[in-house]
Amino acid sequence: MTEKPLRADAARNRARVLRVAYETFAEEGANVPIDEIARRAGVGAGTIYRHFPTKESLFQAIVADRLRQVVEHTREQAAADPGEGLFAFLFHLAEQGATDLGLTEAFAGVGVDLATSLPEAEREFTGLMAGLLAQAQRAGTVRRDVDVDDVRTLIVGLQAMRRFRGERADRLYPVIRAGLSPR
Amino acid sequence: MTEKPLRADAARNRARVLRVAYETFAEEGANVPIDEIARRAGVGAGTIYRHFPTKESLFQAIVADRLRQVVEHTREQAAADPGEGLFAFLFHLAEQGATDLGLTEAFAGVGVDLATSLPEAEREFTGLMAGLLAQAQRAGTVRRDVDVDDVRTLIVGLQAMRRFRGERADRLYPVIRAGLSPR
DNA sequence: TGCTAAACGGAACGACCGCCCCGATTCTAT
DNA sequence: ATAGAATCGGGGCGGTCGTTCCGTTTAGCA
Repeated sequence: MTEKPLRADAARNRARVLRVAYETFAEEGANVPIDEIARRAGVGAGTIYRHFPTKESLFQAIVADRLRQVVEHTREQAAADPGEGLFAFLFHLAEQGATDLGLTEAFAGVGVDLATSLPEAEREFTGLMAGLLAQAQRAGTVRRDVDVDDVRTLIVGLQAMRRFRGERADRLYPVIRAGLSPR
Repeated sequence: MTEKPLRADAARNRARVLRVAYETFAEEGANVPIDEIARRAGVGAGTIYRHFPTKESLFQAIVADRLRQVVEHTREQAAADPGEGLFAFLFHLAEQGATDLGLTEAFAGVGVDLATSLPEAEREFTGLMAGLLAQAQRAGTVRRDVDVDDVRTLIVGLQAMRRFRGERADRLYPVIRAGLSPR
């Protein structure tokens, strides 16, 4: 249970690798060579592999952290305006995807399968979506025949729009909003 | 200008490669090894490279043909019901993406950049969309503040939903339809 | 049937990448 | 200060993939 404390240089390098991997995955996506991250962090590839057994595990660590941030940010917002919570969440996620290729790919299943590799994060995320959806439906801003699974699908679509079409995707937010409103 | 006629075996192999590449890209996407196509076609990799200078040029040839089919299919449908033309086009494209990974990737920019490598096909496609959109707006089934560029963005989103979420994407068609309707 | 140029196919090359190995280096407790 | 252990880093292995090369085969013609 208790992790044995790392030596000072090891702890420093681990933190450094995490920070650099964070930026690099965001810029380049899950497919950057591990050597590129090592180069940017000023360490050897071997050092990365001492802290993370595989490239995928490093990517997972980053994605898990990113998801945690999104969940936290959304929880704060959602309390303010129940009817807007789901929309704020959807569009925030799309914006995040714009500057974080790794996050977008994670949702699309590139580099990780969230459901099997990060089940807790996955469950928390699904719970959040279900809450926001129910809340919005209760407030009357979202039609009743939409379910959590549909929200996931929408996220994939929105992220793709953002990723491949950049800011042009913003113009579709009103369309999505209108489409989700009760008829 | 006039192509010198191919030897019988060369013509046979060229046709065979095209047919197999068509199926293989559809199933596996732009990233299948050329060796896999060669194996399925029962030829050597060298034979493929005698007919197509690069893997990308082969992929382009397939995609161009695929686009031509979609345009033709849409032109036939669009005359029938002006108001429905754009919706039929959008959802047809999404369905195509379901069974043709190569086509989906082409729209997302994987394997080819349509605008620069197939400019004529690109132009024809854009013209088709513009026509369908104007027609739908005239018929009053699509809101006026949507433009051709928005339609492109929507296509990217729909294809992504189809690709990563399978038939679950169908459930969002009504949402998109409602979102596009005039308020 | 024999000849030649065209076409074939698959081995081989080079570039890339994830991951591991191991000699060199650095930390820390004494 | 020093010994010994923990850590470092980069060269190298094994595998993949796009592309080329070249010895062999075959179509087409006289």
